[in-house]
Amino acid sequence: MDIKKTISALAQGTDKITSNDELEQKLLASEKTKTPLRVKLGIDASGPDIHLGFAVVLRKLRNFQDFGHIAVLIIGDFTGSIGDPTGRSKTRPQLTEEQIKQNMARYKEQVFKILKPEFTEFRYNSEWSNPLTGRDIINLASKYTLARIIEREDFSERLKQGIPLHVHEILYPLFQGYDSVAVRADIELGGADQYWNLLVGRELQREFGQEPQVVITMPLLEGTDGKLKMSKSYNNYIGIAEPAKEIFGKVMSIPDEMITKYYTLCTNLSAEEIKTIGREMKSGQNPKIYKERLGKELVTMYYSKEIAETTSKEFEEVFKLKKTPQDIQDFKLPTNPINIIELLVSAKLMPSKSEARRKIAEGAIEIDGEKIKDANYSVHVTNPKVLKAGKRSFCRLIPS
RNA sequence: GGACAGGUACCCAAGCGGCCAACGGGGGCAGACUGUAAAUCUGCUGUCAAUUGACUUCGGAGGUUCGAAUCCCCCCCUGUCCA
Repeated sequence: MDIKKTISALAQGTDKITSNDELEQKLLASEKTKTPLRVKLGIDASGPDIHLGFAVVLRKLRNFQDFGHIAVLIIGDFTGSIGDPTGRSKTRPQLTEEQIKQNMARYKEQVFKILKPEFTEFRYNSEWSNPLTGRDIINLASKYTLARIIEREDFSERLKQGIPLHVHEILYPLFQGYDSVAVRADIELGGADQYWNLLVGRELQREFGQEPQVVITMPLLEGTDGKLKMSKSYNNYIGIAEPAKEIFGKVMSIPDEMITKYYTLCTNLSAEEIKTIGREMKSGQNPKIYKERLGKELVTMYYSKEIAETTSKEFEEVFKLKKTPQDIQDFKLPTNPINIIELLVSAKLMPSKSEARRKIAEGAIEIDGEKIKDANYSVHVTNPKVLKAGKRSFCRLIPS
């Protein structure tokens, strides 16, 4: 096997690699000893959904699997109870065991949309972290200095601004780094914002007499707002297990400037193809058509080509031709008249009656395409009608 | 342990006895315009009842007062400085 080629394939699209030389040596050694490399990736168990941003890293991990290496997924059930402080100006809520367990069940099936199960190892870091004694933790903590921990921008920022920084938070990087020791990681992958955390693993491995892991980070993907990194907590994410039309719809709502970045990080299109797309948009092509294609690519990846086609078609119809989507929620109601406000709330299209009133006043409510402007409007259905609230909430009223 | 400064709605941040459901900004939602893009303009953004109203909300629990987010007491939390 041509090592140079392998490296360039593995390095493609990465943000940083601590050392190309070390990577090369590890790959060579692996080949020689016929031992696959152990590629670690930490999973944040705070939410059950994998989104496109995290998929960027997973896809790279898959890349390693394709070369025969082992993905070691670390479920941070222990560190999750600390809450990753990275990039946070606030202490994260701590997760309960129960929450983590629930999240993980859904997590696995999503992970295998990208990874190969037979090359994947799942590990919970509570396995080795829970048994640590007070003495062990002191020992671990003695391997690192406070100065090094708070040199991180997010920590020093918080200190500077007088925002609380708890002791357990500064322990986080240590435990995360210790995971690398525990699983004897050769390589650790992560998002660009994890770079610092991952380096701690290197240091600790050295301290514990292991060969330090090579750290590889992937660029961060901005969410649908185009500003903040894609994240569950910013609610700007596109989950890979979301319904196809959600994926497609959300893709359509990303800012134009993000289009090529999404292609680069989330699809398998070649650099050449992506360049062409960029060029064509610059020369005046409507970016919308490339967004549509992007949406289709993604739905194809996570569902199928057929679903991608129908999803895209329906999108056109609903939003361009203003038709009603196919699979909307039915709401059964008696044939006797019901007040529009009551209806909106009980059909769960509006969270409260006050909100429903406001939206009526704003002209956001329609029945069969007709705007309802009167809060006292009485709905009387004898045959199915479509109730619409705002741009994208529909339900079909069924008399019963 | 002490001194000082703080804790206001999703976030930031005014208010410091009645005109406060609480200025302003951000975010969000809706409408117009569009390509569910951006930009822009407009409106809304506690709940219930509705042309005036009621209730819940300003860290928590009490108190003073006709009346408190605003004053007093106790408690909890955060930061800074001192020990």
